[in-house]
Amino acid sequence: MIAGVIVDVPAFGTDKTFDYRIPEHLEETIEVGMRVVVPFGPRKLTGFVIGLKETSDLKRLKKIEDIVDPSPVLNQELIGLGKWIANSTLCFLHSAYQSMLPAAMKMNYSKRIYSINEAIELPDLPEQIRIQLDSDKGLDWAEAQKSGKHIVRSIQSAIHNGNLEVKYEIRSKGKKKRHKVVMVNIPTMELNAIYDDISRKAPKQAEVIRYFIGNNETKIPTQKLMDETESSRATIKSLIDKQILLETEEEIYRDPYKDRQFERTVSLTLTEEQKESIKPILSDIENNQHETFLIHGVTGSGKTEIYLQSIEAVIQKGKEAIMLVPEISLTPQMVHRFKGRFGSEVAVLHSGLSVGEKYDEWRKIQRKEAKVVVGARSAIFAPFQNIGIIIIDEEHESSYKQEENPRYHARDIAIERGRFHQCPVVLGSATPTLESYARAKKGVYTLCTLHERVNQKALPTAEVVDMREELRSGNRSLFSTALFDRLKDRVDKGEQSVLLLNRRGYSTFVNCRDCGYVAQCPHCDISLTYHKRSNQLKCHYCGFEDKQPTECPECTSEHIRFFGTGTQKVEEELNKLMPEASVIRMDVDTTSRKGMHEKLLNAFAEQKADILLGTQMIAKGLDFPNVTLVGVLAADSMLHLPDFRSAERTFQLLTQVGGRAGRHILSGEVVIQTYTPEHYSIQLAQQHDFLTFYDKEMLMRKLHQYPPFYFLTLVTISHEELMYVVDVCEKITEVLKEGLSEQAVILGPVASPIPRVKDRYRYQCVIKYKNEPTLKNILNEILAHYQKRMQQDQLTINIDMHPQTIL
DNA sequence: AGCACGCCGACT
DNA sequence: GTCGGCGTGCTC
Repeated sequence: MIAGVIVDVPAFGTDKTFDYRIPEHLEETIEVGMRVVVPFGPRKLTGFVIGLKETSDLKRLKKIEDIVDPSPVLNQELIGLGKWIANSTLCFLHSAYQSMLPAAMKMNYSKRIYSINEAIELPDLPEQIRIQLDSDKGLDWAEAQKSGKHIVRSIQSAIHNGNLEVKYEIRSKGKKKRHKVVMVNIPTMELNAIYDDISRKAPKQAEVIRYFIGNNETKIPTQKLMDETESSRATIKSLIDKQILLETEEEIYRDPYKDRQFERTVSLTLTEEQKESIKPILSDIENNQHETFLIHGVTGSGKTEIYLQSIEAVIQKGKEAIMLVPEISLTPQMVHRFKGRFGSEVAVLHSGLSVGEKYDEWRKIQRKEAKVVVGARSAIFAPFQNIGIIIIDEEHESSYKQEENPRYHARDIAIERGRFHQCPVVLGSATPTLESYARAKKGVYTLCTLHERVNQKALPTAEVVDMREELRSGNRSLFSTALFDRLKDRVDKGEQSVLLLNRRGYSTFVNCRDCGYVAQCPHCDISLTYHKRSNQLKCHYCGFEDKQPTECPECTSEHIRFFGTGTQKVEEELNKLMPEASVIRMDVDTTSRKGMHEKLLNAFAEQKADILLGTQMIAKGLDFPNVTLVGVLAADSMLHLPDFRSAERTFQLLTQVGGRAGRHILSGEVVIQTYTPEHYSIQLAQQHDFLTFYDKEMLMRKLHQYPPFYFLTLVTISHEELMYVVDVCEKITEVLKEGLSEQAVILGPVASPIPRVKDRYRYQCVIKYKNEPTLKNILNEILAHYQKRMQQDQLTINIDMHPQTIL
């Protein structure tokens, strides 16, 4: 038998199947979807078996060396899906497959050098190197290259002469967690006899034996046995030595939710509206029919209950369910609802888990120990065999698009998988993307609308405050009178508030009053942000940090001022103006440590603070009963970005954040501070009027030829040399203009909105089109043409077939 | 991506 | 003449 293998070399020349002969002893073992170790040129690599066949076009085939996994990691569906992803996003096949698996399954390769015979003299090599060569671990080749050319050369010639040996080693990044278990190694009837025999000479050991007599289990984790019988390692060991007990290793799962209890919940009674919406979904589940639904429901309209009951129907049919959420670590509440309803059948996959934990959750799915997966974007690749429903909550969230290769959108994958499994795909949002809503209106998706909130409460009234007016009336603070008074009122009443500001740090730029100098990142074309806690200037793009200068580096003036407001400054202001209020600040700076997210959110949920202040990470899915005020400090922060989606994003953020207040018994208020109160996205968010916003924004998109009227493709070129980038970008634009039809609109070459990041200049070219069947071919030719320069000159060409943003 | 092969300039 | 630089092409 011959296996078609996709090898782990994501590069142009190797982006195809390589045929290998399956050796006899593996003939029965190797299956499609497994990873195998193969010789590739002089080295050793892993690859995915994506097909089996009897014959090959090539005569001389190498043999598969070994298997990596005991069972396939990809099923036929996922193998096909990978091809589809590679083709539709222009990525390498191997990258597509790798991205379907947890990070722990990435392979690490190393080349190691060993002495063949310690007696061989290698006088050119220093003592230390020779010791390493003689050791069991050998000498790491990558490490060796750091120790100088002469040494590298001597080693190479020694290899040539056969005095040193090269081994290619492959390791998995993550390991399965194991623990030791002991079991009784003799017939249980004999235990009593043994007990009698040793009880006097070895009372401790007898104690252990008695444990097995008293309990029916014959297998127990060693640690647990030691705890239960208060025995030591030595005691157990002597029993093992006597072959009364047998110790083996067993794989275990790391369970991130191990210590938590989830109260079982039952289905709630649905409202008439919910019933109407769920009916066609249930009918599709029943009839194994694929259809994409868009549930447009205001916040609090009970979308989650629809998801839960649909999943319940799926499980009852013996099928599996995938539920995507934007970023679940932000919503422990969602995990609770799912674990509460479905118990241990739920696997959870999100970025808050460690690599190992994600690996374990993934294996739980693969071994069919989970029926439901709740997770972020990559959970869309859950290795289920029999999917009954795929749900994407908050479908407008930008995190569903992967911003690195393969640049897929989870929504597209969901629909592709839904079609394969003939099951419904449900998209839900209070503020759907224009693309999805347009498709729903056209009948491509089935639209379900939920107008009412389950608790019948009206959506909180939003007040838009014109900050220009505030300024005119002499209020120069960050807070409008309206917001400040309400904040104070909530603090006095013991109710909670949420404040949103989409900028972290203290001030957004640092400026010299005398000469106009603005502190800029030396590596990026962006001004540095002042962080007060560390008294540092930071670049939010490359991480560059610098001491805050006490005098202007240009003119030595001491009149250095801070402009723009970040979350740190707001926190400081709050402490000054309202010392009695306690504030929790949540942004990248306070949540970068693992578990901090949840910690801060829990603290706020337990009402340990009056005010939760944060960047947009606080806008998603939070649900605190005691929050009665939501303030948006700078609603226009996103509005004026040069991106076609900025109005949509603003509308979504304001609507989402507004829905956070007054979800429970208390009713809520929303205050939106802005310098452009007349803008439609702010006005319509205030009125919770998605439909008017949709109509208005659709007109704008049509006028400016953006999605959903046109498709978009973004080509970004970057390199350290500006002229090189411009040159390549010009040529690419040229080729595109030549190859595409008259209808295609090609914008560029232009500098990217941030023209330089990490010392690399960025130029881009945007293609707007309706129907260009040759586009992918042309782009592939472009990539092929620049392939050499991309690996040699550190030129990068990024192609995003459907960019969510062109920033 | 690695790695070998092969072609050209600088040196023993 | 050989060593060592790097450009070119292949890997089942």
